[in-house]
Amino acid sequence: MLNPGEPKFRRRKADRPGEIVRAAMDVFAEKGFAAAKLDEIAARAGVSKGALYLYFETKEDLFRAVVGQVVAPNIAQVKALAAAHPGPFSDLVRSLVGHVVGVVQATSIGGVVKMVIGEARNFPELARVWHDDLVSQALGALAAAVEAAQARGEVKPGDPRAYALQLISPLLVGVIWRETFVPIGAAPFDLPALMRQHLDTVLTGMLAEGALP
Amino acid sequence: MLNPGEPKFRRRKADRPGEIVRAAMDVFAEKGFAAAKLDEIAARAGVSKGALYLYFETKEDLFRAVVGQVVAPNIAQVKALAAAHPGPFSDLVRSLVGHVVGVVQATSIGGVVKMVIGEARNFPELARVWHDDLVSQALGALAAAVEAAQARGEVKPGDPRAYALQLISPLLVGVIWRETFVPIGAAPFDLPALMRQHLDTVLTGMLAEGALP
Amino acid sequence: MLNPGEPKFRRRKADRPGEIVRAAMDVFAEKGFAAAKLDEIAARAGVSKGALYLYFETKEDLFRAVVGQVVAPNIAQVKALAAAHPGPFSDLVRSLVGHVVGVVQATSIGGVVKMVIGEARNFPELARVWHDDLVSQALGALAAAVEAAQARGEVKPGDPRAYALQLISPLLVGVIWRETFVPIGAAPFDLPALMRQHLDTVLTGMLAEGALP
Amino acid sequence: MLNPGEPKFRRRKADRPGEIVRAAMDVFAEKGFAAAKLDEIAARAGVSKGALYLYFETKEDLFRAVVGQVVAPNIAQVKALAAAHPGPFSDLVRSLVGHVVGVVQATSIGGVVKMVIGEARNFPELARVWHDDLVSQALGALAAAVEAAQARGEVKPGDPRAYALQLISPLLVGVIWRETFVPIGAAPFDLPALMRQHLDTVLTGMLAEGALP
DNA sequence: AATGAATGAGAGTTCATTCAT
DNA sequence: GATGAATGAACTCTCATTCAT
Repeated sequence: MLNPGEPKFRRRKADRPGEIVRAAMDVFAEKGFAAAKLDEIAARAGVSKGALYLYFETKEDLFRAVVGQVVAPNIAQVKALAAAHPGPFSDLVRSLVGHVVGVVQATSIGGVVKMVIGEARNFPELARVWHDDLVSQALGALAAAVEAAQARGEVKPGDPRAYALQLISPLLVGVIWRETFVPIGAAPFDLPALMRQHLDTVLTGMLAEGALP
Repeated sequence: MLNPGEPKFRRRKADRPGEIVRAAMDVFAEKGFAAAKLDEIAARAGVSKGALYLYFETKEDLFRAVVGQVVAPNIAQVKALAAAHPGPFSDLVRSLVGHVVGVVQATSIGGVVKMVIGEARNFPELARVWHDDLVSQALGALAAAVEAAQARGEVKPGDPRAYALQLISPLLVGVIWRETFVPIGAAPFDLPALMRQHLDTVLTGMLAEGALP
Repeated sequence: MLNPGEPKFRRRKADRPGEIVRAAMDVFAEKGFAAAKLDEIAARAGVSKGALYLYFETKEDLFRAVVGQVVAPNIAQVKALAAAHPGPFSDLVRSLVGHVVGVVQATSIGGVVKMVIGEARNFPELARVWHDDLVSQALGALAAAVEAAQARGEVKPGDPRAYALQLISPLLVGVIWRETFVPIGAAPFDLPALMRQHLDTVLTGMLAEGALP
Repeated sequence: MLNPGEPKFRRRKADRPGEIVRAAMDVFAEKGFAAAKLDEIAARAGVSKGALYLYFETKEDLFRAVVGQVVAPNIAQVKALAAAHPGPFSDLVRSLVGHVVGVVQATSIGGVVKMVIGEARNFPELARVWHDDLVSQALGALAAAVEAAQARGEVKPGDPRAYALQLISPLLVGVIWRETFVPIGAAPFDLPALMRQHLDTVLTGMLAEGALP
């Protein structure tokens, strides 16, 4: 039974901010902060320009929300990762890298990475959030795992932080390649295949004699 | 500080465009294209805003000149590199990577890399120049060297283009780290040391049994 | 005078473009295209400078709209005129010229005429619209009427297009005089009287012996 | 014998201002005051932009010089005309109009007329010079001749100033037509033929019975 | 809550004018 | 006298932000 005063369909109010952030992420990732127009974000979110200001104070605020949106859900996973595996080092690395490859493939985190790189100097506090909550944590956890493996004699001597960077670099470069050169027609890299070959190669180089598979 | 007797005009046509491009490179690298103000570029170049237009038609034009300025001198070197070494693969790679590390340390190419990544979608023709003249050439030359070494039995089977990316990725990530996180206080990577360790590791993984050093 | 309680925004979308075009016509007619400032047009229209861009893409666009605004309503009348009178030639001419005098007196078409003359070389497409849709049509219709009257033996031999120009020239010159010299204090011409005397004179000269009134 | 220090060819200093004014007249006539660039005027005059300022204080000054240049030589002729002919009215008018047609055909006065019309509101003092020294004089002289002829019974009653305007209007309109519509492809008027037909027509209408030729 | 017309500060660009050479 | 590189004020245009509805 339809009461006359009742609205025929109700917008899910609770979801508005989420829809806006999603739309903003797309536009920011595509254009960068400055070249992104609020008009376009509003249009893609299916709301009016004025509505953005019901949920976000300024454009910068919205930008921060976009970055936060990406950082937040991954913090937990990085934390979990820090309480690491007791098994062999190469298993840990493979599972961890595999997980990151999955995230990179499934989400639009790649575009946000590009944004953070491009706007780090204009939004230092965002670079800080990104670094402190995500990058540094992940890199630190990986470096700690390397160090532990070195202590067990599983991995050759060497700077653990550098080893950690070596392990994930091709993935990051592959993502940047995708964001930068694939749109102009360059051949993409098959990220899972790339990382499989990379881990085969680099783990062979890292592992001590006795630990080789 | 303005001394009263100081001349208002300077009149140094020959050097002006170079000074302006240098100033613009600094500002663009720091702020990105859109957030860079012509006022600031002019001020840093020590000229008036109007003077920019004596040498460059538009802001975009100046931006292109900045990118071109970095691409141009490196094209020749990439070409030379393509006509490569007959010696052992690892020697070639070490010398080549060493050279690139030198360029990265000595020039402000890092900031330009960041710009190109950030503005690739807004200036596809710049992404194309950068890719076609520089990145693709260098990666292709390296991949060809890998392939030749594989044919000689020096390097294990595997995708040569992926190998090429693996070899230089940490350097690129190190540069991006420097541009992104060092300004907010993160510890930088020692690029030469990083790449020394990386090549030791990754070459061990790449070289076939008989070719190991 | 700004009363404190007065609203800052007015929100009258329906009427805005019309108000703006009217204000623009005044300013363009007074100053010419280049010397007309958007600030002044906006002020006279009672809107902000930015509001102009809600309705017109560029200053040139607004200029075209002003010219179009004047051309459009007169096209129909010129068309009607082409399907002319069957009566005696002098009656046709008197009624027609009388009508044009009325339009010139009642509207600000005079200022727009001045604009079109002044900017024809910079906006050839406007000169073309003005010529094709208005001037050439009107002159052609008048010339056709002359030719028909000549065929009936009512008007002496002679170039019909030239006769048409002779008939309306003093009106145009009178309008230009009003726009050019009256503002500096010159005595205006009484256009209706001028044209009455002119038609008396020139029709006497044009009509064949038997057709004289 | 050539002394070493002597210049091989000497610029005619005395002519510089004249060359500049001629070039300026072309550009102003083509573009109007505001759209005319000093760069272009200097280039057409074959001098540097700075050189303009050796002879003229400002752009407006140069504009005034251009108008003056056209007004000056014609003032004398108008004066001569004022001390008029004793012969029959129609002879006077034919010779006078014939002279003006000659001037209009031989000089670029047409473009200047257009300029004066277009810029009269921005440069009232120029409109005044043009009016007081040229237009008003010529029209007054012609009106005086009409009045004298009326006193002699040669010309019908009627407003002499209006008669004067009627006599020359088609010439002015023909010139404006040439400047406005011929550049976009409209057919020009043959001014001498137009004025011949016009005088035949209008004099027939003006002259009293007994004075008809 | 939601809209979108309106604002106005600030950007890129032009060009008459200046002045060291 | 002559140059033309350099200036800077003034312009058109953009867009994040506001607020009457």
